[in-house]
Amino acid sequence: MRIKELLNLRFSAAMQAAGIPSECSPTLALSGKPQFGDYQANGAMGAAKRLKTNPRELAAKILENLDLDGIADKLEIAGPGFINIYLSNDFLANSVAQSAVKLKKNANPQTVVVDYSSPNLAKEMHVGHLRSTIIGDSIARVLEYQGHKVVRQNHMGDWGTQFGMLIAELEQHLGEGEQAALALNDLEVFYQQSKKHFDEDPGFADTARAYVVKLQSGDQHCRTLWQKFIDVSVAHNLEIYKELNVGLSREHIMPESAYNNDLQNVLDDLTAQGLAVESDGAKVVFLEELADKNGDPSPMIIQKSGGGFLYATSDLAAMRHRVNNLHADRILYYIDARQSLHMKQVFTAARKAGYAAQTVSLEHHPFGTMMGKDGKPFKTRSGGTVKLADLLVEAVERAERLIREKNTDLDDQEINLIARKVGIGAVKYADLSKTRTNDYIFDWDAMMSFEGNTAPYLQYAYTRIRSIFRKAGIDPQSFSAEINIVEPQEKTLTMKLLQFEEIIDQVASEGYPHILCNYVYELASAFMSFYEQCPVLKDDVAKETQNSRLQLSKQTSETIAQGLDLLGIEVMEKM
RNA sequence: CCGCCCAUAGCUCAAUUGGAUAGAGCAUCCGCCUUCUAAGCGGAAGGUUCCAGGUUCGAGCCCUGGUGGGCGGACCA
Repeated sequence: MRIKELLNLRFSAAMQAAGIPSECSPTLALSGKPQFGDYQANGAMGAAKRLKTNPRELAAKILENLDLDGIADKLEIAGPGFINIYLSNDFLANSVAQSAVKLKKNANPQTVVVDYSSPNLAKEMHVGHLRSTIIGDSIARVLEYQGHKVVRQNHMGDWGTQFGMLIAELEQHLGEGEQAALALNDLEVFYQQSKKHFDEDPGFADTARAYVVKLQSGDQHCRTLWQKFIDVSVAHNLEIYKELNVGLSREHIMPESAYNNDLQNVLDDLTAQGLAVESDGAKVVFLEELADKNGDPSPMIIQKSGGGFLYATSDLAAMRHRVNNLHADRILYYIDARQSLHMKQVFTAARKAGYAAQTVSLEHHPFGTMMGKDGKPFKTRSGGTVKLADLLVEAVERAERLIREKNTDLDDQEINLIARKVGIGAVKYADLSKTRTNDYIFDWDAMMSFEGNTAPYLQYAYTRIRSIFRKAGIDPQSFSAEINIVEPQEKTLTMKLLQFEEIIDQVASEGYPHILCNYVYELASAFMSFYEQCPVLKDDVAKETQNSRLQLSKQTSETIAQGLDLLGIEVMEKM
């Protein structure tokens, strides 16, 4: 049930009947304050400007033609020409009774490719990979919920220049009789070692560079050593995904190396089309579309002067694959905002080369950088990156400590399970609840406070509802009753429940999970107020009232659980 | 030099995409547990939305010019 959509239809009809051109939108919005009703239509003012008439008179004319029988109790014109709408409690109660959170059947399902996580291999995942991984995952879940076909693509960086260096280092270790598994036990340390060698030993550096070329041209020895890194690295990443409750598995991995054999084809095609030209020994696509004020086109290098390919090349190859083989209607890229120019170049070149028709929507959904409390990019005290694995362990430990403080009647197994859901949920929510595009401050204490607008607050609201049903001995799944709105808290809660679908629509089209976070928080908050003010199981509560409140509680718990699930956060029965 | 992004309460963040009196959470202060889980609820206090202009019925949001910060810009990704 989308109330805004319903009101929009009714208002559009009324405006048309009042002789207002159809380009004028009713522009419906939730009212900010109770004295302005539940919803407000602000379109009369815009239309009046266009028709050069008095907005209040025009609003009156709209009301004359408006049919909201059975929907609104009261309509009023306020201020310069706002129309305030007071919805009827019966209408709200009936609407919410008909709405249920469940997977949608979509009449026009799209194939949506979601490119997310995409870490570089041969290094452990660090906090910088968190955003792409969990935001992308959430949007993938939302699109699936709406009935779209989602194709997750984990564009892992397994083919970069650094692999020459790593292979040379591994070869040296093996030559000294060390086992590969042991040498690669700590990828981070191994990477640092080889980097040091590369910087300090010119002979080693030459070997490393030669190995990159050999690897990419299919040399068997290099390929074998390279595979060892990939195996260790992928296993590590899959473990992190599992711990994070992220829906990425082996089948979604489509690494850079998978496009290796197509890179020359891309270059040849771009050259044949006259898009790629030689410049200073390299092959470059010059994009006039992205020229600066001086008229200088933006250069995108497709092939290095030494013959090597770059990430622009594999991104274009990936684009062709996604359009031609995966049949994407929409491709979403969850990639750091620092790569905005690169993405713009890839999109522009792909359009020009005909790799993506205008009917395919190409969307870079960027996100900001993770900062420390000092406002500078987030690092450990020693200046290194924070490993994602360490972060998650600490989150779970902190959650467990808190649970043991608060609760005594849970056994160890229950505590472990809850600590995992609470700790991981808190980390994810802290990230998901902030506007994607901005840089954000990573603050352990704020993230782990477990109070206020955090995942545990939402999980707690859920457990409170489950507890009510447990106490009443009622199975919520089979429970059903009429809702009767009496108290203001009941109305607020009902209104919130009815906004779920609109929120999901918005998140799906714009790719901002924080909108969903805000919604679930407001819903949980509305429930907490309801919980304090509207007793359910007390002795003096009439049976009918009790059933109505149980129904409201039931639907709230379902909506919270569904909302959290779309964020990739789990709920539990007790905490 | 060129380009992109950001600036909102002491701190961390919102603001339904141009709507009415800018909202939450932390932190501070005051109340509420013999009653469905106090990881909670109610209340108080906290603002020149970086600055200066402009557009209009209306601007945190749009335009122009500044200030301060972040990030990109041929051979890493």
